[in-house]
Amino acid sequence: MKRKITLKQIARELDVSISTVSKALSNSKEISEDTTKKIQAFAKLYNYKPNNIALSLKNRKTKTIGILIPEIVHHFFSTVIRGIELIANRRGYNVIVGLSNESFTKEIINMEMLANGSIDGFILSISKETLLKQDYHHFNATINQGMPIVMFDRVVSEVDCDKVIVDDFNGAVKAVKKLVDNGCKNIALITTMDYVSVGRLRTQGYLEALGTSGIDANSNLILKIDDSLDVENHLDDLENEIAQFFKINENIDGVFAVNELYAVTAMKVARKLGLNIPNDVQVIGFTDGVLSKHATPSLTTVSQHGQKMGEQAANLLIDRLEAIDAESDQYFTNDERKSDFIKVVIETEIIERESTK
Amino acid sequence: MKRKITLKQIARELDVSISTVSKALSNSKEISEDTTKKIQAFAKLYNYKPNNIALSLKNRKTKTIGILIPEIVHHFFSTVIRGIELIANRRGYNVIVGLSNESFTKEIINMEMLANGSIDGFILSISKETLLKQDYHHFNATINQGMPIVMFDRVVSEVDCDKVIVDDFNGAVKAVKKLVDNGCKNIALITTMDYVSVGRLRTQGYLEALGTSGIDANSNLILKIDDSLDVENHLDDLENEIAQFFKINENIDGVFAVNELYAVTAMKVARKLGLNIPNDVQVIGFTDGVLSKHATPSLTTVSQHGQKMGEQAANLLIDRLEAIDAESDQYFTNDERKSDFIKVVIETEIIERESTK
DNA sequence: ATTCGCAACGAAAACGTTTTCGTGTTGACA
DNA sequence: TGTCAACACGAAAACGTTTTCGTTGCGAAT
Repeated sequence: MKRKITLKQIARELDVSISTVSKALSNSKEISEDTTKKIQAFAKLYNYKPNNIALSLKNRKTKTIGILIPEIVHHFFSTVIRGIELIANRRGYNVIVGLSNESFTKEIINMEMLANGSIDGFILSISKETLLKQDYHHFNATINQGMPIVMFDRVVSEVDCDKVIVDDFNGAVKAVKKLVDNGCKNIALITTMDYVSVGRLRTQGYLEALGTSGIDANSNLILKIDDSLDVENHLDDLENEIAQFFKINENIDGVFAVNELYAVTAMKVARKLGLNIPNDVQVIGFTDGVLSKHATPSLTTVSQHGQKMGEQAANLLIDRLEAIDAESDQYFTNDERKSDFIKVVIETEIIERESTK
Repeated sequence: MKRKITLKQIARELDVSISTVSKALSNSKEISEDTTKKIQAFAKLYNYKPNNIALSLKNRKTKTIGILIPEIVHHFFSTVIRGIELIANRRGYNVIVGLSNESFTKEIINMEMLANGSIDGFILSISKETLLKQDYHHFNATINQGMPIVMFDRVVSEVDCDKVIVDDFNGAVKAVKKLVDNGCKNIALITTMDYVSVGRLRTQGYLEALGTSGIDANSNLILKIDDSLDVENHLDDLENEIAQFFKINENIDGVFAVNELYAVTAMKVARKLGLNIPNDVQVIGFTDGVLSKHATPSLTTVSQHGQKMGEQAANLLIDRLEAIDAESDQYFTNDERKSDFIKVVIETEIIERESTK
């Protein structure tokens, strides 16, 4: 077991100074061709690779970006990570992930753990608990320390930073319009509580689409699921709730659900009630994941393009990091530096499958 | 925007030496109570936190572990990550993830990128291409450099390291036995090509279970899917292949599939052919993911307990890292240090749902 | 009066780089 | 012969810590 070799060891072995070795390896023309070749050969032989930590310390940047998300066993979030990793790697960055598990405290702990030099910037999506508390001081604090943040999907106007969001509102509008165009008269909405902004926006899109289609919104047709409890492990509760909903509203001929789990469950319930999909009731869900693709019938969805979101977020962050780099040469007053933050909106797309006509 | 404060700045501000500040902050009794209090107050006021990179350089360990997996948009792998992150965080470690995307080259690039000081050890699962090439020199190389590796799920005997695997063989045996016990006479196997060890082991389990049940294996009932092509984006190919399979073998009354996608697709195909599940044909899949839980009918599966695998892997790695730490005090010859590597086997569990009687 | 011990602090090395700024040795040229 | 530039290299600082080993001053003991 031979540990990694360092400049110092090469220098000692070849009887030159550390600086000579360093320069030779970077092909500096300060060093003669002879010694350069000798050193490079030796370095290659012993498989020398510069130590990242030492470089990070010297350059005061780590070339790694921190991802902080609520949950990783989740199709959308993992897609985003894939996008981030793709771009990050391509541009020479590493990715370190922290999971908030939807908890305010874990979010803070994780941020502090990473903000102390481990990373150059954050890409994050806010936890539910944080959204509920509306306490965003930790975000602003780390931004004030000079660490850039890019938020995606679950964002908040109280924090000034770059953002990548999906057009929840228009996505919902498109979906509901499609149901209307397909002949649905009584379109139900299955959504979450309002504090998660994406749920709220999708609900607004639903209402908007009904309005412009000349259909009166009927509050009986809106089902708000309390997702503060762990839905995944209380599937039958969810099923029962939706079943009740269907029994009370027998006239439902279209369903728009704000996520695919609700949509798939709605399909399941409807079929148990003897309804045919898509003939008796058509269903569209938000979030295009594995479930939608492989359900029977397969589910028409509003795709969020998670990977694209991740790619955009990564590009935004790295662009900003490199801008800061370039900036540090010049002199800027605080006002000049106060850049305008970018908000990228990813367009949604309807993916038609078997659950609609 | 105020950058993070350093020991040096505190020292200058309070007109003491750097060492005094460092000692005061760690409550050394070398420093008088007065100065200690003064320094700690100042540090708290300016929210001093030691710089992780500097600490890493000094201590020659980063307190972060590298995860290298083939794919992240994958229920099983993300579950494992969740387990790793849970333990890592609890034990004071961060996790940095690299994706090989099933590519040999990306696997190597990623390893080299991380092995140069960024992490203390690896947790990884081998890419398909690497398994196909059977070239494992990069694993052995990093182990030889003193960096411990823990492999999970897709492991290989050619590399000497700790391993966490699921009992693929017995899991398959259990599943097929259950089908036999439930009255199935003609049990089909839908599997992958042999080079992925887990697929091979599950196939062996299938054969074993048939053998001990006194049923002759019929090679017509074994369907090997070529998953070197991107199955997710060629779903209809998969469907057609399985449909042909069913048409040729009309007597199939049970299906064991080595992953949930194959299982769910088999169910879909069977139903299109007018077969009832579970009355006409019963289905069990390996890998318990979202699909299994939410399919209609829901799928009976062999659960791999991904999160538990992640937790075990993390504990194994951190245990070893801390052992190395303690070791470094004493003197060991190479022979003495050659420790025995641990192989943890995670027991599978059959989760019964609607696709079996 | 000298020695001793202790309390309180500082200097410096070390971790592994890169980079700036010397410095000594050539050879050419006036 | 003396000057100067070019060449080839080394010393040292810096990044931010921790830790070892001084060093100082002072009261007590001999």
